[in-house]
Amino acid sequence: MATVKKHTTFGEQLRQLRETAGMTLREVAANIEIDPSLLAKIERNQRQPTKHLIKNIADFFSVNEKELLEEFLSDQIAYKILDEKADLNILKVAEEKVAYIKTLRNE
Amino acid sequence: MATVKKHTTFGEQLRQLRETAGMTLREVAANIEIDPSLLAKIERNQRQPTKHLIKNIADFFSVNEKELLEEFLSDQIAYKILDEKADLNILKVAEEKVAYIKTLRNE
DNA sequence: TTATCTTTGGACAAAATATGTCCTGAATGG
DNA sequence: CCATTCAGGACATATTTTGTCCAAAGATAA
Repeated sequence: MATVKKHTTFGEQLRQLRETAGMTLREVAANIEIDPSLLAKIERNQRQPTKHLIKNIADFFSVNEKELLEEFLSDQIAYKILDEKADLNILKVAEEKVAYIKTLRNE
Repeated sequence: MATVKKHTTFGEQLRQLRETAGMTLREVAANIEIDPSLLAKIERNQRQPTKHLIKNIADFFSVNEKELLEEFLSDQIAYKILDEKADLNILKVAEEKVAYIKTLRNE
């Protein structure tokens, strides 16, 4: 993510990319072909970008698409934990389940 | 979760609860007031239980509702990682984001 | 102040996703 | 054979999410 500081939300990183480029919402929105209002919402984490949109964003700002996708996924998980007021240890459990389900599928 | 072995899926744990009780899908489904087919799908992780259903299941089998909910949430995260073929390190990132977002909200 | 441009945010239609039921068929066990 | 359980497809319904439009608030400059 080059010049973007880590562990902020997807939306904040996107805003930072835009501000670093010195562009307005309208300008960026036009380039990635969405309504400026939608872009504003995504920057404030009020709407989630589709995968297609993430690709367009990555292309437009020349950042790695896979990394941007991972930023988005980790955001989703973080917000789920917060929404559900879940204990952080469920992440450890989830990790173990991933390993378990993988073994199930290789049978 | 008493007699249920850990780190299997929510569905498998549910099936185990039912089989330990020596009951059929139809019997349990009748008690928790859903279609047996839906219960079968939940046991095979083809449908996700609603929170209300999780409560009914917890009540019926006398297991801790909060723990059952956590089992369900960790399942959801595990399946998301698998579906997206995401790297496990996004869990670490998600954990840091949770902390970060919490600080944001206390301002 | 006025004019202009940017950003925020509500309302809502449209699209996408998920839930729950019905039904058919395979498998098992009297 | 008959009865019962479980698997799984199809599908209507319900719920959730997305994306747009529009109005208003906030900035900035003249």
